[in-house]
Formats: sequence, structure tokens, C-alpha cells
Amino acid sequence: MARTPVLNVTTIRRLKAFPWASDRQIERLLGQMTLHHIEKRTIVFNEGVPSDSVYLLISGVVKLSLRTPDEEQVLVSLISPGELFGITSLMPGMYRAFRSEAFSDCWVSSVPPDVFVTTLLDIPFDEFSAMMEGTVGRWFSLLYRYTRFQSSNLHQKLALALLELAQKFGVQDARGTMLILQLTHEDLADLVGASRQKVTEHMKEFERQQFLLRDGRKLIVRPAGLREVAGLALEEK
Amino acid sequence: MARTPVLNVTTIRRLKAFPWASDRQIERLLGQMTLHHIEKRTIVFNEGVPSDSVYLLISGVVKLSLRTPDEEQVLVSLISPGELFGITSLMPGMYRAFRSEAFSDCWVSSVPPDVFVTTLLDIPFDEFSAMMEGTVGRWFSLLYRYTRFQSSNLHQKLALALLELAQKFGVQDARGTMLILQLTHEDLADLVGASRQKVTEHMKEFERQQFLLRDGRKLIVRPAGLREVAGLALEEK
DNA sequence: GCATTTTTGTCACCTAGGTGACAAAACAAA
DNA sequence: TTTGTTTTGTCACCTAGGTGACAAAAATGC
Repeated sequence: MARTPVLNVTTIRRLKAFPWASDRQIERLLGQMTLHHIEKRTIVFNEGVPSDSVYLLISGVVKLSLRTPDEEQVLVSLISPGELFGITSLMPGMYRAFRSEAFSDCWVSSVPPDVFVTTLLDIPFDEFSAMMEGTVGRWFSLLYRYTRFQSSNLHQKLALALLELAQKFGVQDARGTMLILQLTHEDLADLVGASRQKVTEHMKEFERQQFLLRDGRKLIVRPAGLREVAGLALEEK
Repeated sequence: MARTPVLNVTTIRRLKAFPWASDRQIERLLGQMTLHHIEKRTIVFNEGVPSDSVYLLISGVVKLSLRTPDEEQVLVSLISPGELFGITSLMPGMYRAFRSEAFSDCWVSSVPPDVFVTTLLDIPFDEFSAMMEGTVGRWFSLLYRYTRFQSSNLHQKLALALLELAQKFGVQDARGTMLILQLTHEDLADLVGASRQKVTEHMKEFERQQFLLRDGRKLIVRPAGLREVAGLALEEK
């Protein structure tokens, strides 16, 4: 069995983990962290589970991934020693967006997010957390969208994009959610990374299926149908 | 010409802009913000330019996009009123990763990032900024990678992925950068969202071109060649 | 060593989606 | 109204990359 690594200011510095923190802060943080040995192929946390810890990878490699409805796997990132991961826990009420598992045998150190923030930053966790959500929250949703795109075909991407737009730019209407936005098929094509012609075809198809109506230039989205197409029928928002 | 909007605590609340902030904080922030009218199609900031302001969209729609080497456009996101944008400025020394332009006529309010942080959070900007970089910096690189992927073919995606891996898991070697990581073609396929077979083919091709060597199981990457393939020949890291 | 499993390499074939071209609508300008 | 400009709709055709199948090579277990 692997030898337990020693964690002190010097080793943290060597890992280049929190270059901005003072020795005293690092010492205090270390006092609050718990070290875990994770064997290759073991899951650190699963997608969908509440985010309640921040992790620091000490040694080994951790894999961040995403499993699609049809059992495919998207490998989002490989994490190297010295990197923090599981940082959705720094935003309020978040669930883990990705699964993380040991790609090789690892040593990992964990800490509750509020302890992490208060020892390194000297402000209440809630304030920091709210600020994070308000500022970088959108980056995160974008990242999430793109990882989902990775394993979708054009029809699904379009459905996903329309749902997102409906959420952002939609007003309720007797017939569904109306987009208060003049989008050309060209715009949509740029958004999902496809050609204008194919977007036209798929939009027609959505109209035929009544998942989409048009009132002159305005689009009216029927979220239920699109959600099914996108493959998130029963799930989340 | 459009009527200048009134900005006060009530309007900010209606925009749901900083739900966590107190009235006093919002008032102080408003005192430091500058309002701009941006006409449709005008650029707010361009990619590659230093990040020196945070923006709040008051009305209209702003488009976040990316122009690829071959003049294609990737539409990263459409921003709705009440959203902050240009938040790379919250991280130290960052350049704008995307271009932002008015999708319709807009009113936008800007503020220097340090003012933004210090009035809302009561800690020095540098501390916050360093913390952001250490925690969510990687999310951002991931987002950046995925937006680039959108307009790349498999050959380029693979090159990009290998370069990223070399940076994270590489050690210098007489012949190039050696990856201290056992990656199967299957893993790479999951990473770039492709089939294992095609990855094998393209890896062979890289070897033929001497952009990639193999020492038993270990890969040795030649960054120069790959960078060219990926289409970032002269550019950034 | 031998046997088993994993990984690589290479086929032939198929399909989603790109491309170009062009007409029909829709809209804007006058 | 007429005229020009965008935007949509629909072709036919082409290509990048997916799929399945299978053999060769490497790695792993015993």
C-alpha cells in the first residue's frame, strides 16, 4: 500500500496549490483537511449528488466525466496534482455536474467549502458564494451546455439551444413560451455550430411536430416536446 | 434616440442583478458605474484585448462570440438584461476570450473590476482575484477549449487535446515533451468526442508526420508541429 | 513459460451533416 | 407600387467521421 504523503507548507508550495496564500493560511487550512487514499477506478463523487466538499489532488490523476443518457462517456478533463476540483461546492445549493473518479491511484485531500473560503479569504462563505454565482455562474452553465453538446446530434443541440433561449428570453404565452428575440436561422446555426440549411430543415421538423410555432417573426417554444427531444425528459430545469 | 434609463436600487432589483447585495452596496456601486448606449452591431470589446471592466447589461441583447482562423463565427452566448458580462476582468492579467457586441440596441453599465469587488465584498481585489483564478480558472479554460472544439475537425481537436495534456502532464525530454500518463486511444476518443478507430488513424498520422513519437507506452509530443495543426501557430501558449 | 485480456491497426461500408445553388417569401426602402 | 435585400425552404451532391468486424500486437495474470 502506498506511503501516506506528508502534507505541510513546503509540500503545498511544491504542488503550487495556493500560490497566493500565506504560510499561516496554508497551515490553518491543512489543519482542517482530511486526506484520502483513492484507488484507481474508484469514484470520488458522482454527478447529481450535493456538492459538499472541495478537493485538492495531491498525487495521481483524477478524471472528470459525464455519462450521457445512451451510456456514452464524455471525458471532460483530467486533473493533475496541485489542482483543486469539486468547486461547484463554492456556489450555493449546487449539485455535482460531473463525476470524478481516480484515473490512477490517488491521494486527495478534502475540506468543507466554507472552511476553505473563510480560512483563505476572511469573509463569510455566503457572501463569497453568492458573488461566485452571480459572476461565474454563467460560465459554468455554458461549460455544461458544451459538454452536453459533445454527445448530441444536431436535432438535440437545437432543442437544447431553444430551451435555453426560452428560459432567458421567453415570455409566457397562451400557446407556449414566446421568444422576444429576432433570431435568424443563421444565428441559430452559429450557436449550435451547424450549417444554416440544416438548421432550417430541423426547425421545419420541429414545427411539423408542433414543438415550435411561429407568430410572424416570433418563435413560440413548447418546452415539453423539446425537452423530450433533448433527452432530458423528466430531469432538471 | 432612445431614452436614457434611470438606474437606481429599484431598477437594479427589478433586473435581478445582484440579488445578494444590500441596498447600500448597490447605491455605492451605482455611483461608480458609467452608462453607455451601444448601437446594434457595435462591438463592446474585442477578443484579445486586456480585460479592464465588468459590464452589466441594462437593456437589449449582447452577443458573445468567437471568430475562428477561417472566418467562421462561434456564437458562444446571448446575454439578457440583468446579466453581468466581461468577467474575465475578475481574474488577474486576463485578456478577453470572446468578443462582445450589441445584438440589438443596448444600454450597458460598466465599472472597473476592483471597484466592483471592493464595494460588493469588502476584501482587496487582488485577494479575490487570486482566489478566482485558483478555483474557477480551470472552468474557464475548459469552456475555452470547448468553444474552440466547436469549429474544429477531429485532427485539430486531437492536436489541441494533446497540447493541453502536454502542458499538464508533460515533462521535458530530449525529443520533446513526454506525457507521464498512460492514455489509451479510447480515452483520447472520449476526450475529444470521437470514435476510437478514427483516433487511432489520426494518431498514426501524427506519428508519420513526426509530431508525435512513442517510447513504449509513453507519448512524446512535439508541441511546435501540433500547434500548427491546431491552428494556433504563432499565437498564445 | 502460457493463457487471457486490453489495446492497436486497418479494413469496408453507412450516415449525419456540410456545401453550393437557386427559387420563393418576407421585409425594407422609396 | 416597384425594387432591392434578407431570410427561408429545398434541392442534389460530397465528405468527415461513425460502426462493425477482425487480426495483430502488447500487456497482464498465473
